[in-house]
Amino acid sequence: MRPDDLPQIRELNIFKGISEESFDELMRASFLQTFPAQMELIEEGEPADFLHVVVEGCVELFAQSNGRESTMAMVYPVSSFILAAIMKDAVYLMSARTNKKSRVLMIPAVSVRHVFDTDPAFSKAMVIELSSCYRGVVKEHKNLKLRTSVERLANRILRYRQKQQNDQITLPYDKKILASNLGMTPENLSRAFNTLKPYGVKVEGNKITLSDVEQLAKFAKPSKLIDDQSV
Amino acid sequence: MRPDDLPQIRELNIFKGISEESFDELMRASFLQTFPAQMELIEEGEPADFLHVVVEGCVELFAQSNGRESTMAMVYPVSSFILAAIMKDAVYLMSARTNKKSRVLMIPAVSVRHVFDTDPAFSKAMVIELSSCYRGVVKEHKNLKLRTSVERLANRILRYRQKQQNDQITLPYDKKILASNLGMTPENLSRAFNTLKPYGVKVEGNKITLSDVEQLAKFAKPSKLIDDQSV
DNA sequence: CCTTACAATTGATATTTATCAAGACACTGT
DNA sequence: ACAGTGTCTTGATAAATATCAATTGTAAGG
Repeated sequence: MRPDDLPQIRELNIFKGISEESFDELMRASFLQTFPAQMELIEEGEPADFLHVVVEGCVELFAQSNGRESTMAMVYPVSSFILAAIMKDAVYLMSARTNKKSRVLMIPAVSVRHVFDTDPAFSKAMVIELSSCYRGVVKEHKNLKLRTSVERLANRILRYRQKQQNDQITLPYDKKILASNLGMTPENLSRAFNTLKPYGVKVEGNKITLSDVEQLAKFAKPSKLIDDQSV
Repeated sequence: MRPDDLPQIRELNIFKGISEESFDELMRASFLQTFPAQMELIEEGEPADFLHVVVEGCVELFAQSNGRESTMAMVYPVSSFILAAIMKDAVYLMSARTNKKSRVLMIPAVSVRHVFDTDPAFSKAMVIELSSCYRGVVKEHKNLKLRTSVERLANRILRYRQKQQNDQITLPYDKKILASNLGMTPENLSRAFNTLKPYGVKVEGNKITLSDVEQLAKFAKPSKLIDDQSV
C-alpha cells in the first residue's frame, strides 16, 4: 500500500465514521493493486481470504457450472464484492475478473471480521453494504424470472439512459458480456436490439440512440422494485 | 406476546449471546402471531415496518410485475425474511404469504436497528443471517442462469432426498408453487417429471420415489456452490 | 350429498430462445 | 501493413419453454 493512496481510501463510504485504530488495522495488511484487463481475481470455490473493493475500473462477477458460464454482475467503484463470503468465512460463490484495467483494494478477511467485531461504525457500514448487495441480487432475480429477454434489454437501455443522462448511450462493456448478464446469447441480444427498433432504438457499434423514449418505456414497463438502483 | 412463548424465542439463533436488555427491548414491541394459510403478510413496495421470523409453518416469498407472478423462495423455521429492507429502512422487494398455518414473530424495524447499533452480539447475528440470505439468492440465481428446467428439477429432487433422508420423498408444497419456484409453468413441471422417469423418478401425487439415485445424480450434476445449503 | 373451484395432467400448438454456420468487421500485436 | 483473433451480426434450424384447451381428480363449502 502506497502512503499517498491512503487519504483517497479513507474517504470511501465503507470506512466512513470508523476509528483511526480500526482504519489502521484494516489497512496494515491490505493491498491496493492495479490489475490489467481480463485478470482473474477470484475463483469460485476458493476460501474467501480477502474482501475486494473496486476503487477504479470495472470487475465482472461470473459463475460456472457444467461447462456453462454466466455473467452475474458488473461491479463499479466504489463497491465491495463477495462480502458475504468474508463474513461467513466461507468459499466464494462467484468468480471475478477485471473487465478493464482496475485498481482493487484487498483487505484480509481476518481483519475485516475483527474490526467488524470491535468497531460499531464499521459493522454498520458493512451491513448496509451487504444489504445493498442482497437487494441487488433479488432485483436481478426478479428481472430474470418476471421478464422476457427483450424486456430485460429494454429496461437495461432505460437504466443506462438514466445513468448517462443522455438519449445517446454508450454501452459500458462488450455486447457478449451484456448478453450473458441479461441471461441470453449474443445472437439473441442482436435480435433483441432489432426487435426494439420500432421503439426508436438505433444501434451502431456500442452507441445506442433513442428517438422515442416514451414508446420504449411503454414497452419496457420499468418497475422501481426491479430497476431503481436507489430503492 | 404471551409470556410463555418467550423462552422458546430466546433460544433462536438470531438472539444467541445478546444481552437481556437487548432481548427485552426487541420483545417489548413484538408480536408472535399465528396466521392461517394463504394470508398475505407483506406486500412488495410497502415500507419495511417489521422484521418477520418464521417460527412455525412455512411462508412463501413471491414477486409480481407486469401481471406476472413468481415464487422467489420458501421460508422455513427458523429464518427471518426481508432483513435487508429493515436494515436499509427501505421498502420490501418481495411479498410474503403463509403457505400453511404459521407462527410468525414480528419485531419492529426501529427496535431491530436500535439493538443492532447497541449490541455487538446482535449485529453479528444479523450479519450472519443476512449473509446466508444473500448467498441463498446468489445460488438461486446461478441455478436459474446455468441450468435448464429439467436440471433444476432433478437437483431439487436430490435436495429433498438429502433433507428427508429417504428415497421416498414427499413434496413439501403444491406442484404449482414448486413450478414457479423453479422458474417454469406447472405444465412444464409435469413434463419435466416425465423426462426424469428414465432416471428412476416415479411420481404419485406429492410422493416421489427414486429407484436409481446414481443415474439421477449423474444427470443432475449437483454442485456444492449451488445446491449445498450449508456452504 | 352435491356443487364448485382449483390443482394436475395431457395433447396440440405457438413462442421464445439456443445452436450452428458463415461472413463482416474491428482490434491487436508484430 | 497485415495476419490473426475474436466480436458481432444474420440466416437457417433445432430445442426449450409457454400457451391454450380439454379432462380428470380432489378437496372445501354449503
